[in-house]
Amino acid sequence: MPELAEVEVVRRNLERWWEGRGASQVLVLDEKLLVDTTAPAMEEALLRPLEKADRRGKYLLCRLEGGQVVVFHFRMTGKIVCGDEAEPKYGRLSWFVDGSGWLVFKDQRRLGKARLLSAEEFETYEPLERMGPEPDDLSVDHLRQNCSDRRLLKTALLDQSVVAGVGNIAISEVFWRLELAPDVKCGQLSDEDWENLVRELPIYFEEIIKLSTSDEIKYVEEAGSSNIFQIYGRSGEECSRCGGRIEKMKVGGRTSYFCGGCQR
DNA sequence: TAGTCTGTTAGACA
DNA sequence: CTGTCTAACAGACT
Repeated sequence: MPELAEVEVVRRNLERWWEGRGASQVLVLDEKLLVDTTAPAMEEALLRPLEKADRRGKYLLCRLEGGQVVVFHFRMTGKIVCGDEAEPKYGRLSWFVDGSGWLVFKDQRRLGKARLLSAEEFETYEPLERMGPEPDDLSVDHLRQNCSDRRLLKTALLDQSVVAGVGNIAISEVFWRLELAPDVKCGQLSDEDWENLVRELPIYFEEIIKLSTSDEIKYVEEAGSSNIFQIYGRSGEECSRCGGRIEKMKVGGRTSYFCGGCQR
């Protein structure tokens, strides 16, 4: 799935496409994406105007008038687009908003989820309750408290209860920016490293949000997309900083890209 | 064919 | 109790 940046781009798009209006038609195309709710309940809910589109970590929160909240999680390939077609390829849930068109939750791999929560359920929704601070609200103290010396830094940062929204791509990119080895342990970081990390994370996301802003998020390797990243997906290429060779290796079970020249 | 993938979670293991 | 690994979810692509 998209990481924080891609979810944020969708959130901003929804502000334009949907806020202040309700759908006039709703189609549940694939019931598999619904969690703890039924197609009729979801269809009825989406007829209500969208009060506010919010984001927390990688979760998209659509607050409807009356208090219900639709919580989307895109997992690996989910996204929301706006177009003329009610049932495009990979469409799972569609709703028509006057003045904008068909908003469609598309999800090639069908791992994404849409949940309908009452105002009370939303207040105590567990995944959000235990989520760590957003990157722009992160402190060195909080981070160090949640990163024991023996733990891989990568594993700790991918843990959404430590910090919200960080994904596998952000790990490679931020480690490259800070010249950190992909398999560095938390105990190996200096005070300065921790400060740099807390400073760089929100800057990274802000830059990627800017570069990703468009009506339809294109994921790396997806047809028609270009790779906006410095090293993610670039093994074999030259490092733009030192000219070294970009390599990849498995760390914590997932691929990390890194420069063999400048990342100690 | 086997391996790969921007995510999350449960269960096995050391 | 801690941390890591694998599988599972599902589909397309190399």
